[in-house]
Amino acid sequence: MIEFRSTDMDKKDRLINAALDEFGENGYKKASTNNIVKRAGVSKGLLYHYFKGKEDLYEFLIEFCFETVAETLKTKMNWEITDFFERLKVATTIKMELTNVYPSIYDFSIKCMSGMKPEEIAKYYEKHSLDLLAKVYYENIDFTMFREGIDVTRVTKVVQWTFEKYGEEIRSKETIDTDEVLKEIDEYIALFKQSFYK
Amino acid sequence: MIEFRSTDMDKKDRLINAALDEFGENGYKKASTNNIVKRAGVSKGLLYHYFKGKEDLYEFLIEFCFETVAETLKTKMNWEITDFFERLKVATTIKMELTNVYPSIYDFSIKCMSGMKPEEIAKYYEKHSLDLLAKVYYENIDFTMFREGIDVTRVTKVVQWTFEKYGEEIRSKETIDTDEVLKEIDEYIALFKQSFYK
DNA sequence: CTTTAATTGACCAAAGTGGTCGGGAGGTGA
DNA sequence: TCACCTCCCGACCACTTTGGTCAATTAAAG
Repeated sequence: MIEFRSTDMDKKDRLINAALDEFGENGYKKASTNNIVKRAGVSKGLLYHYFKGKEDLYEFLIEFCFETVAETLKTKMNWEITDFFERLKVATTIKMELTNVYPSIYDFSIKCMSGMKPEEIAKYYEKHSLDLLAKVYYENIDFTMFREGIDVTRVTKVVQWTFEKYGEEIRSKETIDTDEVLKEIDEYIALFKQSFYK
Repeated sequence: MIEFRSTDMDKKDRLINAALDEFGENGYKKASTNNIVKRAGVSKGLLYHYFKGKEDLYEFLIEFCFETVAETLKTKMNWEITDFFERLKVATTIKMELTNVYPSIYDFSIKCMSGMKPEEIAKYYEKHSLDLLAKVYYENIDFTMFREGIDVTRVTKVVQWTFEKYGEEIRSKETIDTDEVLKEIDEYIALFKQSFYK
């Protein structure tokens, strides 16, 4: 588990968030350490005090992301829920909460994983037992609720994509009204149940 | 209408495609003219022969994209179709064909529009009468086909997002089997009709 | 034969790169 | 008190990359 002693909290955390931003926007190569420290509002020296260098920082962030996501999912997911859409709702909520703390954690993860070889990704997934992430969509789900003859695989994709796109839409805004978002999610779920369930 | 005299075709077109790639990946500021000419396999001087500079090239590309999209949509869209999903199918097909000629035109458009002020985007939309783009989803569509009590606005979003995400998935692959894609689109449409229509 | 367009790559000043370093501030234990 | 440690700063460095220029060559056009 990655820990912060209370004293490092602010500056080191600002550094992490700034790095997440910068790498998330530009990828490893085009990201600038000068820009990271500028964003974080700390000196150049501090970055090299906490990390060995650009690469070390980047690797720390990868580890940090996988661990943070795995940890939050593990502690907050409710595996009792058998309704497909309710399950997705809590998954989306968890994402939202995480994004509140580390706004760029998903952009970073996507960007950095798109530059990885599949076997490398698999390695990280295994290390942090992130097979959970896939299990969200089928483990212990009651699929008998769906209409006969419906293509559940494609439904899963459609629903997943919807929440991803909706998430993007939300994250692109400057202020987020959590209640509003929750209500909107419920509306989409209602639509899905009405359409895909018996 | 943007025209290429047959003689410019190859080198200038390579330059355009390379610039579309580079700007699409990196945005205006981080895109490198050196990299553009390298990608295009063309000398530095040629870029500055055809364009006044980086900014001029970028502005040309914006104009070029809007115009190309508007033009293809205008000539290829079939406004007789009243079925919502069939309409979307031809829209998606048109996109695919465009992507065959200018592989990065959408990445570029998204990246460049995300850096624009809304009023600026509106200006370009008006200039090239791209209100068509929205009209695809409602002009002359037979909405009586939908089930009673269904939230058509949200359905529209879900469907739109699905095709966008599916499009992303396809574009990220190295080889594209057009027939396969068309079949897949039909499968999604079948699912949508089954779920959202009476 | 002259003019014009297409094309090249070496070159340039300026900006930006990742990384180092000497030192200051402030706390802790001996 | 002194020594030691962690946190923290920003000037500085060698090096690369940047957007852009320019004189020169080739090829087509009139």
